[in-house]
Amino acid sequence: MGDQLRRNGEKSPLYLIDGSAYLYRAYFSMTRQLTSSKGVPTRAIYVITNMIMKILREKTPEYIAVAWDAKGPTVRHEAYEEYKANRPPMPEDLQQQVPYVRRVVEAFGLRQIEVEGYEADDIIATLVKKAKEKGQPVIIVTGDKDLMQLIDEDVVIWDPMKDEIIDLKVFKERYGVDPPLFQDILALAGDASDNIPGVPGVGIKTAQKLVAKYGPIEEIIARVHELKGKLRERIEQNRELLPLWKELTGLHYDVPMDLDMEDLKRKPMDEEALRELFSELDFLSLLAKFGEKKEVLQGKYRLITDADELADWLKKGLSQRHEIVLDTETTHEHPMRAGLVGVSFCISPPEAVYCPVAHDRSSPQMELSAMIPVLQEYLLDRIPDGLELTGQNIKYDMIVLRRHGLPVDQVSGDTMVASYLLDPTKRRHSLDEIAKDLLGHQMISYKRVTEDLKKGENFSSVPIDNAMAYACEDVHVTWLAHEKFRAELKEKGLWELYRKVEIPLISVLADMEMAGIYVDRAGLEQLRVEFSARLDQLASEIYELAGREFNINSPKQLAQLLFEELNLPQIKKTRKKTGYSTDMEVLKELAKLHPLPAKVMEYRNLAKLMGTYIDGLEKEINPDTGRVHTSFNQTVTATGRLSSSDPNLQNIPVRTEEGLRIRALFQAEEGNLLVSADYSQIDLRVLAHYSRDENLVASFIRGEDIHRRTAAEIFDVAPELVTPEMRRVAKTVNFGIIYGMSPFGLAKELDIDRKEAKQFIDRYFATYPGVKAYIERAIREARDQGYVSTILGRRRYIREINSKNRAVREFAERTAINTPIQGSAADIIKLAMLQVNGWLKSIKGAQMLLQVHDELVAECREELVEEVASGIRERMEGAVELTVPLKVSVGWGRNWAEVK
DNA sequence: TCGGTTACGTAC
DNA sequence: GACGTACGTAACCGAG
Repeated sequence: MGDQLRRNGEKSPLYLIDGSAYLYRAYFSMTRQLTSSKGVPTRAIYVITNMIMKILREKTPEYIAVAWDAKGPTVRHEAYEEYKANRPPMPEDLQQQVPYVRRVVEAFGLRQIEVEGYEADDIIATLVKKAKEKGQPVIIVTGDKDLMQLIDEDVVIWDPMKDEIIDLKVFKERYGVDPPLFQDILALAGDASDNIPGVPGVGIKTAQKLVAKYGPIEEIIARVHELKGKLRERIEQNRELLPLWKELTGLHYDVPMDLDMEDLKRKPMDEEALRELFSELDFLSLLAKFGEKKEVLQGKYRLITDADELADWLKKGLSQRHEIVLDTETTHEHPMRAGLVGVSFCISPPEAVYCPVAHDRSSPQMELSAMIPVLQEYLLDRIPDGLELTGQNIKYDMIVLRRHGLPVDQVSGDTMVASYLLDPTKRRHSLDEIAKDLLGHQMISYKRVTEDLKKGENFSSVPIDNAMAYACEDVHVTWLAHEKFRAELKEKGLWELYRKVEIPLISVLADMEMAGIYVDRAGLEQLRVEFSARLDQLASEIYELAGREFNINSPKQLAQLLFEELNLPQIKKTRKKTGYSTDMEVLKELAKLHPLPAKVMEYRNLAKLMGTYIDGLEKEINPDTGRVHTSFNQTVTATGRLSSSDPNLQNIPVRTEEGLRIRALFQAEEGNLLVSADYSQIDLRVLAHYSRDENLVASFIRGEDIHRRTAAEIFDVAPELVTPEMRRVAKTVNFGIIYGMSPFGLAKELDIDRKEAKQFIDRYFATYPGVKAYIERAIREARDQGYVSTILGRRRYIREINSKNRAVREFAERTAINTPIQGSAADIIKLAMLQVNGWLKSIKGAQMLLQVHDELVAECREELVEEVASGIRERMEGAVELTVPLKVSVGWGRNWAEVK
């Protein structure tokens, strides 16, 4: 791997890292703030450290150096005083990190170079020149474009963060000129970060064309008369300045450095120093990785193109092992639209095989029709005897295989789901991420494998050998990762949840996704016509009131109109404080003062329905099935809930009349009905269960209306004297508690003063003292063990619970309160889904379609509706035994608006 | 031109 | 600063 970039017989290449450019990029690269326990910001240090480790691991460079910008002014400032004037001084929390970065680099044994008066770019340019004199190839490690002018036969640019290599060929394809002319392109187009303005109206594209046609700037200026119109005018206007800009974008090749190539040889790393640094900075993952010996993943991969050979291979492998990992390669990322291209398998690593079935090159492949019966016989038929089938996101493969004739419906493991259970707050559970975390292995990226594809091509155009390397690595890594996950899940008490709930759920979700739901396309069109007429009308009324036209969809333009032209009061800032808010809450307030905001509110409502639910939904109707097949994502939410996407069917409107008309377009097929069953107050019942609060529990056991009961208590009246208004307030309080709402939040929500809100909350806790105790217990638990858990033992780590920043800590506390409740409700409905789906399978003519957190939607033959409805209700109510009963209400109808 | 971010709004 | 969990769209903005 280390010599991937090296040609035979050449000297070992010199790696030159553009330290200063990466420092900034590292600083801005992650959204998550990182801080050591001592309060030192560490994000930039962490990212840079990882990058260096990646370089050392993948390339094992012999010659390597890191170049830094000088601290004071540079030669460029002498030439042009506005140079980099735009750039603010280095942020304080980045400055703090610089000394650490230097120490890390030092400890890794890399030479660092900083020369007064020069930038890192110049140092690199000078070293490139030196290396060329010695005939040594150079790999410049940077994410910055300024250095591209150095590219030639022996000099390439590599960005390890994007894993992108730009060599002479790539450069020429991209810019159509020789690298030295890139300087001219930059001078013409400008470079905002260096405060080089460039010629107005000339971007990279235009600059590129000019340079390709005329050559360097001097030539363009000399022949400016050949240009036409605005372009000529603008270049003439800047003819004096262009040479200066070019000078600034150019590099200095004569930085004084008393260095020999041998000085750039990598020194042995100081492991002790690294360990000290990493522990001081709390880089636990690096610390752990560091101590271990890194194993390089060496696979033994091959193709199988003959079905009998596949049968033999499976038979032999599975006579010794009882677990197999499988992965499909396909034409499309949506499983309901994907064609099968090939399948890879791993039974005993490091061996893995790939069976191509539909690559569009003419080399030998397996017939799909021959492969299916083999897989049926050697895989599926052996599952009842204990054969374990595992994959990464295996729901995807399951759906694709089912659609191609292999009815997979039982699996035993999924690394994506395992990774999620171990830490549901992680954003990525991709195999790539897992391989890095668990095995310290960087996988071949999908992007790399498919980078040579032309537009419109898909995986079937990938050469079979490349596909094999990629597909086999996938199953190989998955197999190894699952072994590690198995141990970790057991250790953390998550194994039961994994095997009894999450894994069996995969097949239920696959059933639901494949079933899809019918959407009335004609009805959609009708609503489109109706809504768009009303939108046009509203728009003209709004323009009339505004006195001019503007883009109503643009919050920025709307704010300009409302607050600067109509001089309406600025009620609040936007979340990021970048401007004044124009959200519904504000508009509602402004509607008391001016007729325009009310119109905008109505416009917004319709525009939302139009964009998201009419246009958006239409795009998702599957041309083959005529139905929409959402994806139920099992590894997304921090609490254990499912999420839905493409399209999201968990946020179809229900509260407004227009919204309901959209919901009504989700319909049962002819002769069928939709059945909906939803848990009543599941969150509050879970709260009652967890808190064991006597009053709350008693109220649910008596079957009372909990909001009415709460109202009676906090207003101190008899339940029968509770007014609708009192009930509304109590309902808000009940929900607020679950979300950890403060008196401030409640006051805002109910539009009352804070004192009054506090009284309600105090009365609430006086009534339900167990709830108060629950809240304290949840926060305590999070502090003590670093995570909170749900009824089935699902964990969520809450790292910020001890933060010194009050806002951050309080947010963590609300999370600690809410997660066990929301997460346990999610556990319960998942259990119910397993029961319901298993039962519905035994009934012909019924199928579960959707889950919306506390609601299940099924479709069944009309004549089965009562049986199905009561069967679902029973199973949902009986999913778990709590200290309070679970209550489910069911309904049915022709469409989803009618079922309640 | 494209991808990431921001503002907003829908659901539970 | 102040109410938890998601996803999608349009506008906007800067990098390529």
